[in-house]
Amino acid sequence: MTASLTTCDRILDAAEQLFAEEGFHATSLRQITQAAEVNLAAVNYHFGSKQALILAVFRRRLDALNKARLERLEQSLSDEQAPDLEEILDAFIVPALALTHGSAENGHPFMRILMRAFADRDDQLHRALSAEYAHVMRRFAGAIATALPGVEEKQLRRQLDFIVGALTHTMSECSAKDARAIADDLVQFAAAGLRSAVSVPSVDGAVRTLEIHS
Amino acid sequence: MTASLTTCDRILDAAEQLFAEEGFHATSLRQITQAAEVNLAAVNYHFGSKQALILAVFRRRLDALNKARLERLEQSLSDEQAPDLEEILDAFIVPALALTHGSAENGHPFMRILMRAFADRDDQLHRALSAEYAHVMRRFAGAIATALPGVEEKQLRRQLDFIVGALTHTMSECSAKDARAIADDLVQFAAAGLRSAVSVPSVDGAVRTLEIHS
DNA sequence: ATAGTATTAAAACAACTGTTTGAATCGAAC
DNA sequence: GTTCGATTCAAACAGTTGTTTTAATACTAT
Repeated sequence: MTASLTTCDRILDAAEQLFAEEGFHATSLRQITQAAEVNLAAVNYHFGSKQALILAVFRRRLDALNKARLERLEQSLSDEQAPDLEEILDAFIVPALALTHGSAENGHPFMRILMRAFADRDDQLHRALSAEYAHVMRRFAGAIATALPGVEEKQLRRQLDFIVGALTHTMSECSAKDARAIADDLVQFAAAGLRSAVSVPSVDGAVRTLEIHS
Repeated sequence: MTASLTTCDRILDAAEQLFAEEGFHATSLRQITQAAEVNLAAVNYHFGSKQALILAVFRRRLDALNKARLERLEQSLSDEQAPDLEEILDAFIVPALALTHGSAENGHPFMRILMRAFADRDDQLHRALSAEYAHVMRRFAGAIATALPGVEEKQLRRQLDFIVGALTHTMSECSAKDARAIADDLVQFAAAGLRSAVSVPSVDGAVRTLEIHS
């Protein structure tokens, strides 16, 4: 089964799994190469160093995630009707479901890796993360700002961080069968939160949106 | 300055800082003891092992956080008026601001540690985390369920996870001066998200709460 | 078949890991 | 001043780390 994959892919798969479970530094190259059933030196031969392997594992999924998110967003934006908030949030959140790799019963491995990348102070990782991530975040922030006129930019950035945090945190340890329900709940949750920034609560606890013309 | 602290506290402080920056396994005892300006053997003398030190660093802040959260919640619940959603969320979120330790300009170190603890598959850490955390989460879930009748339990659990994820993610890398604004934004964001679970969107995009009697 | 390149394999490298040991040092109580 | 427990210290332990090296193998184009 996995024996048909190339050495590089076997290493990437094993490394992703182990990095997610144990962390980058806590995982040794010997663990990785043993799980991938390849020789120890193969990592340094194909990737150059452990650090380069970390970046490769990281980029492989993030590239795919970014691509899926942007494609879905562009499709919504190209519709005759301007997309509503839920549609934009869907484009951001739902592609994360596809990251479930292999028989990932105990959470999305890459979401765990993403959490670790955020928590680490590894400059190279942070540069790689923001170099790829920032562009996508800007795109979504713009789309949301259009669908939700009147929202303040700084606050919108913060709210997007809330959504990213909620997504990575919950997806990192959910079972594969719960992921769909979580995504739907999060879209609804986030949409309400975003709308609350341009609305004022009334006395009876109900919420009424403000009309703001630019 | 730091020389007046006991050896144990110096170790805990240095370990917390380094664990937050580099991770548990990536931080060596020699880094810690050097930063704390104590002898290498002091860690094993005072804590027994590196793993025990990790748990000690972890518990020190989490105990304080739990205590502050519950005290604030009980105070709200004991008022003559039943607390509204924002008050409950305040009790959960605002105490996290106090975790800023020392001159933490680049994020709350403990929030980074909490992210790592969630991401790790370390059984001891997970046991310690849920043993202390679950009780508090149950308490808040109950309070919210009372303030927001009609919310489904499973969905409420998920939404609490959203809030925890958003809180740890944003607080872990915010500057100390932004923390307050983030907390306020998150309270508003989360309250709107929670309320959306017991309301239905109407055609014009406005939101009207449902009245549900038990 | 043969030359040449890409890949894999086993072994060794120096550096670093957490932990343990036994002696030195401190600070009170008597 | 002396004794005794608590703490600190320098040194060494066995084991693991990422990386490099050198030889063997597999594969492709001629």
